[in-house]
Amino acid sequence: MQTKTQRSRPDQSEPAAPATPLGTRERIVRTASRLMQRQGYDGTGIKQISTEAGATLGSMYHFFPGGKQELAVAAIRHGDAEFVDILGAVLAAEPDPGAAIRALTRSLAEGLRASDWIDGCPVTATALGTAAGLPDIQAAAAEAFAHWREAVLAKLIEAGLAETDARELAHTVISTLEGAELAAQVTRSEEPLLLAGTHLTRLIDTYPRTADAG
Amino acid sequence: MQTKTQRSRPDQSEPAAPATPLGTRERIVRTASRLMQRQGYDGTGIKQISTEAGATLGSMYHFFPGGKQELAVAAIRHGDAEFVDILGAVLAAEPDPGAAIRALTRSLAEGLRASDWIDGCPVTATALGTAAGLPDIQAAAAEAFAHWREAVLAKLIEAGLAETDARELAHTVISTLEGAELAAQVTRSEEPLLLAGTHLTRLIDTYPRTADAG
DNA sequence: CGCTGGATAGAGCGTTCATTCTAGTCCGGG
DNA sequence: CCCGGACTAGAATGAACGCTCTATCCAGCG
Repeated sequence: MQTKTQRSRPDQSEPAAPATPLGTRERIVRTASRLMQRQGYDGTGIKQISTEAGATLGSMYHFFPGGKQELAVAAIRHGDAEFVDILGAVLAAEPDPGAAIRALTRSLAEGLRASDWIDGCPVTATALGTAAGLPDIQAAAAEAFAHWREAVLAKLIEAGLAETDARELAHTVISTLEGAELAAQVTRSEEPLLLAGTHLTRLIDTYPRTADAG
Repeated sequence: MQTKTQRSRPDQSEPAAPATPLGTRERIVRTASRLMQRQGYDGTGIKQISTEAGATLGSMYHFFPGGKQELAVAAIRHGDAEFVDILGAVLAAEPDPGAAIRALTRSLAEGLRASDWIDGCPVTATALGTAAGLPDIQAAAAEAFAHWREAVLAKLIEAGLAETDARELAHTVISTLEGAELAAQVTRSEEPLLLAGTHLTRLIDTYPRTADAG
């Protein structure tokens, strides 16, 4: 007998039919995004995606003639847009940028714990193993980072920070969130994320603000 | 014909014979660590490791009867120890912890650029796609993070920070470095790392220190 | 000399991979 | 009623996967 390498998959029994029945293409993209977020690019097979999405191989290559690479790019863009929405919502709910970012880390920590530490950043896992070799995927990931940075930048400027300060801070805010989510995932603890929130707030508060903050 | 997914591999012609000829086991571990750092766990095959290490399949399973998983754990531990050395050396070269961490980010940025942005964190890529399913690998990665945090913690305490402050800061320093390295890799730019260095220094400088700093 | 056991060597196992291919189904417009 | 394109369906393909297996080599020792 052959001792096959097996990896326990949290086979969450999928909800049979969502409220609005999604189109096949949309179902494929969402499934691909979720699976690659958890298992990475190389760890996720086309067959697995098609099965879990309830689509057939024919459909996969009908909608994504570019194959796995094109599918991965779509998955990253989906994760990108999804997180832009979260980012926008959470940042808008708090006027002070520091408080908003702390709320964001709390939200991320909750989500991570709720998924038993498997749903990390939707872009990182997909992009990491392939960064050097698959330029389309790397470019899509870079765009995602840029979008998120812009959301943070807007919040900091709105709060009255100088443009240069805000632009530089936005970089570090995203880097730190990314790294803290990673650390939280690996150590299976909310601590890295919560501390990142506290420290980022403290850092932001060292910068001067103009009076015309909304 | 079949358009196989091909990923350009930077086939650096390996130095034929190092000064001290390494044992087979050591050669396997180093090769595995380097390859998994670049391609991740799933993206790296046993055959590829054996070929590039100049070992045969028989040797692979002779030294690592636990198969790919055991090999990955050894690779992570190798990367862990390697980075502990770098961390220790760079931190020791500068008395001020902020300056030391800025030097570290410069060093990391250099290394990343020198490798054409493919040699990121030696632990992240291996651990990411597998965190949920392969507990041994996840545990080894968590230990690596803990070791690095301890090195930073020691430096901060040595500089006179309060223990609680230092412990919390060490978390965020590692998170931010990790995230900045990731961002730098994905965006192919040194900027995230250099900004992280600047901001971490600024953050550390907001904490009080006792006078007895060495 | 023969024995022993660590190390090397690689053919071959069954499985899974990404992809291609041919057919078949569905459905609105003429 | 039929046509054409969008979409579904899944068998087939060759390569690569992790791993097992038997065989060989060789240093150390009686």
